[in-house]
Amino acid sequence: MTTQQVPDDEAVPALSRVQRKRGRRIQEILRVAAELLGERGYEAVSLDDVAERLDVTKGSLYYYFSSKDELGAAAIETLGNEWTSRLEELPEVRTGSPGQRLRALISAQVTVAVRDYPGVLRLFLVPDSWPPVLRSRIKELRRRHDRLFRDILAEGVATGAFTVISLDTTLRCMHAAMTQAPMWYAKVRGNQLDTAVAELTDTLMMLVGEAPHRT
Amino acid sequence: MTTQQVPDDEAVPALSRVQRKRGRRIQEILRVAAELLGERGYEAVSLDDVAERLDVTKGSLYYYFSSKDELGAAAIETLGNEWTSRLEELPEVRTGSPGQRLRALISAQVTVAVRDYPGVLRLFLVPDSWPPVLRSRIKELRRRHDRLFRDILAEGVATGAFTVISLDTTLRCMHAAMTQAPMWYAKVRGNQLDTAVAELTDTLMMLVGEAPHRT
Amino acid sequence: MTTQQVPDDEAVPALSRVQRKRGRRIQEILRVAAELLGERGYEAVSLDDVAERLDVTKGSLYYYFSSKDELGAAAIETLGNEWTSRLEELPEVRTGSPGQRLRALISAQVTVAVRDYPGVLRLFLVPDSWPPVLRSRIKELRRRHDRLFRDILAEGVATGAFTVISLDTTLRCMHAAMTQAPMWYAKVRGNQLDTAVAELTDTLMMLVGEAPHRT
Amino acid sequence: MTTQQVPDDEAVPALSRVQRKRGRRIQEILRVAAELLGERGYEAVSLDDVAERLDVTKGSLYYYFSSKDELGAAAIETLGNEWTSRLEELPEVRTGSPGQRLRALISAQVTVAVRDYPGVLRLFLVPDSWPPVLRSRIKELRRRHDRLFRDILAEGVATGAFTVISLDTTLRCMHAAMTQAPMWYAKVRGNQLDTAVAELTDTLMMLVGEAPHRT
DNA sequence: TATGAATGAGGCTTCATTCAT
DNA sequence: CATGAATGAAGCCTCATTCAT
Repeated sequence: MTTQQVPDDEAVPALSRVQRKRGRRIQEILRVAAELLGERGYEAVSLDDVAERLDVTKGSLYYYFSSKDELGAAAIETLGNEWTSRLEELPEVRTGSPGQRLRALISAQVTVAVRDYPGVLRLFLVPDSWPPVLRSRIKELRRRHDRLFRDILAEGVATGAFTVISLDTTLRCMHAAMTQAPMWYAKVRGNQLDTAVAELTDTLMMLVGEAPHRT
Repeated sequence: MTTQQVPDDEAVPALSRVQRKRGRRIQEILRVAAELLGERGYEAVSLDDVAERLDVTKGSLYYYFSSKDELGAAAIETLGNEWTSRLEELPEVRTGSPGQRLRALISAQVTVAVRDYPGVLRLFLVPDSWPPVLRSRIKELRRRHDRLFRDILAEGVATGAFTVISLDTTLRCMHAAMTQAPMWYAKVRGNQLDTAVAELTDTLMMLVGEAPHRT
Repeated sequence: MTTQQVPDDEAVPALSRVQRKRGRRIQEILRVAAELLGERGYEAVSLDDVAERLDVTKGSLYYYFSSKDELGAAAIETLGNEWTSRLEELPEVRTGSPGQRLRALISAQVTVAVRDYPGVLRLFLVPDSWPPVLRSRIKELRRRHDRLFRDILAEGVATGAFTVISLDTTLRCMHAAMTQAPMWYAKVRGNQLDTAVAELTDTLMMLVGEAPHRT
Repeated sequence: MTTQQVPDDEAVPALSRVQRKRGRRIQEILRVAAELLGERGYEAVSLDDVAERLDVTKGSLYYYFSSKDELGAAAIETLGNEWTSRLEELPEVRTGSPGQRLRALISAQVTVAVRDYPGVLRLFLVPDSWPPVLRSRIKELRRRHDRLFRDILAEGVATGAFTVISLDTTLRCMHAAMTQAPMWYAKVRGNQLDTAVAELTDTLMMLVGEAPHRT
């Protein structure tokens, strides 16, 4: 209680207890904000909505974020990073043939999105009206997220495993489908979800020239 | 008084000049509204925005539409119908092998969207927060639009020209890509657009098992 | 058709056909306006409401009246005059003992109001917020209407037929009751209305010291 | 912590200081709102009017009431209850002969209305256009208020002290007069008011057959 | 830290009024 | 005469933001 003998995980200069608490609070706010943003879109979410779901008052949010825009940007950034990291760290994504890795990635992307981040993907379909801060951060995220797929695709094309007309176009089509998918399967769970995701994965693999398995 | 022997085109009892003028005004408003709606989304477009682009005052809009919802619904409906009709009536879409027809349809869809209805496609990505009236009308439209593609796909599958894992999934992926495409090519014109659309078409044809033409 | 040999009813300097038509139109507008005003009150009635019930457009009203206030004032004035005249001309009001005449007046006032001018009496309960023009005209009307009752009351008091504490107070109480009465009996008709009015008359006669008839 | 041995008056769990302050603010708003409502009627009072008289901005009112209707309803209810309670608790109203009690009630009703609730009585003359919520609450209030008078009247009739044609009709006439009275005496104060109220009371007592005292 | 309160700008809607035709 | 169209002020309501406590 009094001390802090165990060093922080990453050898950070020992945040005070207060600071850590603050950090946790911020994470909680961001999670809730991203949730709502994904569900309803930026304009339709008010700070009151966020505050209510957190069971605090609107004013309190300003203690952590200086504006709605900033809260929104932080929420999107955090969520996006967390989510992309999760994909990057998947063991299946790191080993095996490009085909196996791409499959694993698509499958994980959709499953994770449907299960753990309902609606968050919609953030990637950002109307032009969103505040510039938000839009530029989202672009950033998208770039990082994109690289995951791009690298595998490029490798597959190089080794001859994949056939594409245009790498960019293929990537875009894949993303488009994966971004929408969580809405298609919003209410599907369990085995049905697994089946659906498998179907989607197989279908998208056709975009790189892999003939369907089940002939 | 003495003439008018030739019956009206559709045997309509000849709208008065005033009524025709009103109709034209309404179409103009709808066009502008759909434009803005597509650009920014329902929540982010204010009646002032619409009015300003039309160079009238906000109040005037209420002479033609009784609420923002109604204006929005009418805009979406009109545009959607106009646009779907245009696709339906394409000669290339009606003749030839399923493959040729599908190609024609994809190509037309994207070209038309980029050229004539910038942003309108985004209306198909409707956030749940939009008013119910709008959402139900959009669903209707989507159904009609969907049928166009579904019929060709089904025929191709039946004749063995196409190979798919799941017709529904394939359709959804195609739509997802085509809906996003206008944003990708928003600023592309001329030959570059043609090339881009061709690439996209070829890519999407892979979803039905058509190997890329250019080996 | 071409001439106009028959002189007007009251030897007025021969209004043109056009002018007479205009007069009729105005009367019609006033009737409808007073109707609505009585039903809902000044603020709650829009010119659109009036126009719609007349089946013309709002703009047309401005051909006859230069503002809503003026229309309102005219409506009230006309109706009030018409109505007061009707009471003044009742034969029963002109002959007999003060008691008989007062009875006749009360009875007629309520019956006429309920039957022919539903809601118009409410105009006498004018909120202070109504435009000054309206309020002053209404005051005028009320004065004229008041005199009818006051004269009879004064005579009755002078002859000893009536006993009152204060003529003004008694008058006010009578008016208050008669103004409200149409709302009490709004939906009563036929014999029931006659009975109700008789009861009310008897009750109000007690205010001038006339013991109830039915012992 | 150690004290608070004396239980609260009504065993309420002791509102926090903040809550009490909020309560006071609400009462203040309601008082001002009822005042204005009585003066001008529902339609003619804007939230800006209320806010201005309170020296706050319109938006602040929404911190306490979720709509104009709700504010109006609360204002009427609170005022009406307060006022009726005041009458119910008058000692003179509880003892003595029916005649004495009725006199006391009429006198108090008018005096209180003129002195402390200028214009509030007009709320009882509700146009049909007022929102349903308001109308139903007002009806409730009127019922309670009515019972006060009805009970005394009934008793007087039963004991033979009062003579009436119809209890309902007599009640209505009394109410009509008393409802209007505050407007008659709006600017009268002091002795003059007392005299006026005495005159009115005497006059209304004639409705139950009590001959005037001053012969 | 957190809250309750207040603000002011902006959005939707209504409506009296004006005006060209 | 009458209409259709347009305007602008005003009303209700929401919400991001600020601030004293």
